[in-house]
Amino acid sequence: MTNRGRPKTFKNTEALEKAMELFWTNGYEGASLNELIEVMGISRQSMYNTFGNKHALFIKCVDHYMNFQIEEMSSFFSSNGNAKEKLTALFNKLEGYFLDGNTKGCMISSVIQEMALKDDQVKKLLETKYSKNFESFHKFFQQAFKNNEIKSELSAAELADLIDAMLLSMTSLCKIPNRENQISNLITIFLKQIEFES
Amino acid sequence: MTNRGRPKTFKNTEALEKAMELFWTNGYEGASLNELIEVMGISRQSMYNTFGNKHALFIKCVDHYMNFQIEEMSSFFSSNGNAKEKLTALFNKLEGYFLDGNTKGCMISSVIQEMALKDDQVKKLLETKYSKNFESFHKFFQQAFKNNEIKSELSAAELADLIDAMLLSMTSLCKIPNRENQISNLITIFLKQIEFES
DNA sequence: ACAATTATAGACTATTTCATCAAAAAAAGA
DNA sequence: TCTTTTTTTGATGAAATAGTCTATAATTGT
Repeated sequence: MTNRGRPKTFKNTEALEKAMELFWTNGYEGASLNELIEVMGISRQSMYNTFGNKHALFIKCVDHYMNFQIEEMSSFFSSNGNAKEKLTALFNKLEGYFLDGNTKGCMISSVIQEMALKDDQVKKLLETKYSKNFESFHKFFQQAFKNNEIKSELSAAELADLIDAMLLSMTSLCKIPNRENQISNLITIFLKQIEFES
Repeated sequence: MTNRGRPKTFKNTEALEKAMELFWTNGYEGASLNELIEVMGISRQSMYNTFGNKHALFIKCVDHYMNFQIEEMSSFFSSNGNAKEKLTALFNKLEGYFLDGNTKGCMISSVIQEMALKDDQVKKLLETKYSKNFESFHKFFQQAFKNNEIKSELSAAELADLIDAMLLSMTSLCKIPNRENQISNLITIFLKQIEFES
């Protein structure tokens, strides 16, 4: 049908991911269109043709980031191993990421702070993202209780709320100087909430 | 010595606090100089005379906000009552603030996300603020243990790290639609970590 | 009264912002 | 080949940006 016209010199997803990284480090207001098309390696007009405008591009970046994160998280839960192994694998990954001196933090957290209160599209994305977050944690702990892999004073729902809050706090702590210990301690504290059956 | 010259038509602190509120809701990049002087109720030139430039004004606002928060927190700890009463008073205040549908969130959290990685002055302010945060929580729990007001599986340092992380996560959660329950649950979960002696 | 000092008001500047337009380039289909 | 379709290129526009300059206003000290 429609293979006509001058072929594109770039791939949409690659350009989107480059833009995403700039929004990630600089924020929405902090990333100018000139900088964006610079790192995307495409022309101004190509950007408008492909993504609409700066705000539409931003929304697509946020969505892309969220989907990536959701996939990454579900890969931990669908991996082989018992609850303890899955959790420690997750925490190892998180420590590696947040305690790396060059961490960029979490794009979602910066989006929350900059845009959540004034952008309805962002609001919707955040709402579904965090309800999914809770559901996947919740199911994981429910399953672990059911399989007698864990015991806890806290319910599955409470463990889900807690771990989610822990991760959220780490996305701030990792940007503050000298809070590395606190990040490690939080993991220890969370694990103290759970008794693993061997 | 120097009472000479045309008198100012505004008070520095009042103008500063107006600017602070705009930075609080709009962020550093998001608050333009025109908007700033508009809400401050002073002229462009007066702003430059009094505060230096936009960035210097911002740093002064962040500092002011932090000092206000530190005072507010220490007022809880120096109040009358036992550990349980002090903590529940604090949590009541926090719930009232974060669960208010019109909350503006926490300026420090938005500063962390927008500026912490690229502004050395912000870095320093954050570092001292969060070491003070930890110290005041730490002392509070140490004292409570010493007075036999509380028991816990967690140490004073761990309780301090935990409550600080809880508050940090709440400053994000309060901006996400439909996370009110999680905020309340976090308070419940934290209180479950402590056994109060009657 | 008058000089010295400080603050205000508003015009001005150079740069950057997001966005659009028009023309040329590169492909496919007939 | 030549029309149609799509992308790229570079110029351009209007508005907003942070910051400066100059003239005027309002006060104190002598």
